[in-house]
Amino acid sequence: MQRRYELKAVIFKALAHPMRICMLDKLKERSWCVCELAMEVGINKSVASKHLSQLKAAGLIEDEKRGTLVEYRLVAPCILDMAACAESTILDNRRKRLDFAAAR
Amino acid sequence: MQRRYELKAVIFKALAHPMRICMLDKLKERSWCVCELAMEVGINKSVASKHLSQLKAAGLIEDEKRGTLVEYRLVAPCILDMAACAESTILDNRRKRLDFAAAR
DNA sequence: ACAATTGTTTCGAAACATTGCAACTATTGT
DNA sequence: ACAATAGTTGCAATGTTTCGAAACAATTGT
Repeated sequence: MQRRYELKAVIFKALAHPMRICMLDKLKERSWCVCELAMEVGINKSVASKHLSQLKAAGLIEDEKRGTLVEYRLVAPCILDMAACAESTILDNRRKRLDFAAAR
Repeated sequence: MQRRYELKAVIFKALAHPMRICMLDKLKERSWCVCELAMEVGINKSVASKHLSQLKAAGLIEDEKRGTLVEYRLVAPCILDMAACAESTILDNRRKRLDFAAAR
């Protein structure tokens, strides 16, 4: 059980950064190489490479060398649906609580 | 968009610790007060309180004072289904890759 | 062989997270 | 008013993450 909690924590840790979520969002559309993706999201390539390797270590994305490029692609797009679910759950709840507060 | 990535990151950051996932797992069964839950998972109450307040700040759990106790409960059990989905996705994928490697 | 391009790794600085202890607050029952 | 119990907060020590710059490695085309 302990082991399973740790595995899940690794996955969530990988998702626990706005830039990594943004990058996953881009990877949902299509594959990107490091340089191109770094440009797109406005960070330098060394940082981009590090974020990508974290996502890869968590098993969320895969890479493939193509000549001098390395293409990254999303392993399971459901990961991002998950993110969407989390967001809407929280927002719904926040709204509900505000309504409740306003009603009194 | 930037703002939305940050909100999601807060949610995932809250989930990014084995002990917090364990606590959420317990909260799936029923409500717990801090002391009791701390005992159950084997940590001291100040640490438990801090983990719980992180989960609350992320909107994942709610609290309610009952006399001298504070009861915490899960806001949206779907959060943990989400965790389960993440886990199985990754494990499936890992397995697939191992099979692929073995087949060559 | 060489230059150009792409990615990764290493380093140090700054920011952040985690832990346990002690101090503190708040509520209950005597 | 007092003691007991439950929870939170502040603090200090320790460890982890993040970032950019620079160095490095690997591949391609000339």
